[in-house]
Amino acid sequence: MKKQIEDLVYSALQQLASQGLIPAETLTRPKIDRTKDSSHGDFATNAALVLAKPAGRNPRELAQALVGALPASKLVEKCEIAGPGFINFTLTQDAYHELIPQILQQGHGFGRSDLGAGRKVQVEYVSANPTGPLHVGHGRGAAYGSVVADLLEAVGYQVHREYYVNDAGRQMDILATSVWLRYLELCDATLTFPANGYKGDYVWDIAATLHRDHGEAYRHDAAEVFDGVPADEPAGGDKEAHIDGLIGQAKKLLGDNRYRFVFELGLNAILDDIRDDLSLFGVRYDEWYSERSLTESGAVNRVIERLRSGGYLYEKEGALWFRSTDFGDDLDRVVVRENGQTTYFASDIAYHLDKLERGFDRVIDIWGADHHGYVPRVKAALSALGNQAEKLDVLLVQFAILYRNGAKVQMSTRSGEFVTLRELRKEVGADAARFFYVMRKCEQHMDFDLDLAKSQSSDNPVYYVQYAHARICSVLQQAAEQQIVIESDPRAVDYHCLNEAHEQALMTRLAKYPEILELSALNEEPHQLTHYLRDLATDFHTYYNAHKFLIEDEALRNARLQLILATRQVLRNGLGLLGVSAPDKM
RNA sequence: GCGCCCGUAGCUCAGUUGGAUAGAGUACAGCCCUCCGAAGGCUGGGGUCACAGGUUCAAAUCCUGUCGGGCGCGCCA
Repeated sequence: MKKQIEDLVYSALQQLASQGLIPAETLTRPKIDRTKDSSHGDFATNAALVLAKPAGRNPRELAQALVGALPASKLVEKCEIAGPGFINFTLTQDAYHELIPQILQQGHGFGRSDLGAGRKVQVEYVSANPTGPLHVGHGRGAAYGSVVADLLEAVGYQVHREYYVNDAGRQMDILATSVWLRYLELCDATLTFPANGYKGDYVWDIAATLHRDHGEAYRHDAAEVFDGVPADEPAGGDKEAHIDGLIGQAKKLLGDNRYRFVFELGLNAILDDIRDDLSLFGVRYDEWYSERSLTESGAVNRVIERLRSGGYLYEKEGALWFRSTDFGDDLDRVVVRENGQTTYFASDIAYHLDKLERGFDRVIDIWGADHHGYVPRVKAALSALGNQAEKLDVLLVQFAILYRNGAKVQMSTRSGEFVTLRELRKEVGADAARFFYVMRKCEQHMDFDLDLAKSQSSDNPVYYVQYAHARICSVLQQAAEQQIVIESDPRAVDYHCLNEAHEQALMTRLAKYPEILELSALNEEPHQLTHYLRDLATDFHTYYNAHKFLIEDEALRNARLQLILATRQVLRNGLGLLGVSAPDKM
């Protein structure tokens, strides 16, 4: 509907421009807004106000000319000039009455569009290190990323969902070493677990699997393992040097094959857990992309060569640096360490280059806000490699701060004190958790009250929306029990009897759905959709309390039932995009 | 110190990209089931849009500065 009004105004503007009333160079698509106040009609444009200055005319006078130039339309009941020069449009009843059968015929497709025209967009989200189970912080990125992907698909983009698996690097070595040390403890060794090791119970579980399946095949004496390793921090040493020493011992004593086996065991156990967890959270991927594969295929070395031959690298203090400051970063960044190993950043350059070479028109990374300082260096690298940095958008999701008993919950993966996503899901359900996570825009810090979320009370807005859906289903169930036949062809129903203010409000809300979908998809703002669904549910609940649907008057009954059927369809469509179920009964 | 995000009702948050009288939920007070599900509806109070300037027909929204909160500033990932 909005688009049609926009077309009308644009055509009027073109006419004014051809008459010389407004300068031709100011001719653009007009801005059309929904009105806040129904006394202002359905839509309004500020075109006359904006153009008054360049045209050198009084805004109301210009508005008058604009209204005069509007083509006739059966959509528009009337248009009025108001206030300083707004033009308000009131739609005809017929415009709304056509909407109901339109919704019911399009069904699942109602609200969807082809704005994206099949352009390829990649969305990468979560990508948490496989060093432990996902925690509630990752949950926000998971819910947000998957909904953004679904929304983009709904408006016509071809979406590729991807998880970048950080299966290389020091953190993974720390995990493998942690597993091995726990295994040694299961072999009755007495040792002091490193301060910097992973201490969660899941490490014990993986160690237990190793011990159960392979007995003492990986056993070495603790004294031998800790021989020559620098002291740990609690013992007055350096925890980083201590853990690095232990990693070195693990590699040396186990040898390549056995070390690799422990490493893979840990990685796969955790990755399987993450996959399973996300899948149960309704989060799916088209691809799990391995960081290690970039090293093994030589892609990392190739990208370093490209940067070197472009003259973007230099040596300093034994390391190889990328001149990211040439592209707006604060500092230059190391790509090859003094010890000859490439950095995580080097892999990430190769990874992002690969994304662009795979032919995506747009690449969206969804990161935790704590990584924001990382954005300029990745963009810098892409600029150095060929000016495609603008295809990359990094969306930063702010932290969800957890509260329990009114106090902040401290989280640390290392100490093992964290609430897992799995735990959250089990306690509040995937529906409530997902809805809750995307209810706020991503750049907003979020207070996540665990007690409230766990309470399963009606305070959680997801129940309110789901209840509207269940209530409609219940009405239809009642109709069936009363042997009431519902007209099966929505086009055969006359909607002119829908004269109540509540009915008009509901129809207006339904008409807005495609606009909301477009807005939330193009701006990556799922919260617009959650707010809309709440409003739609309110409109329905209000209507339900004010009027009966299963009434004697057959014509009115049929019209009302079609209206609530259309409402149910839009509730389903919206909840579906959020990955939240629409239950028939609760 | 520098950079990014945030500051709107007691609390948690929206605010259609600069529009008309700043809105929801929650909490609090009162009312509504012989009636399709009360997990609901209706009514009410509650605001210096952090503060100070600036830009213009118009600012919660844009610019500058100040204050307050969060996060980041590794040859970790």
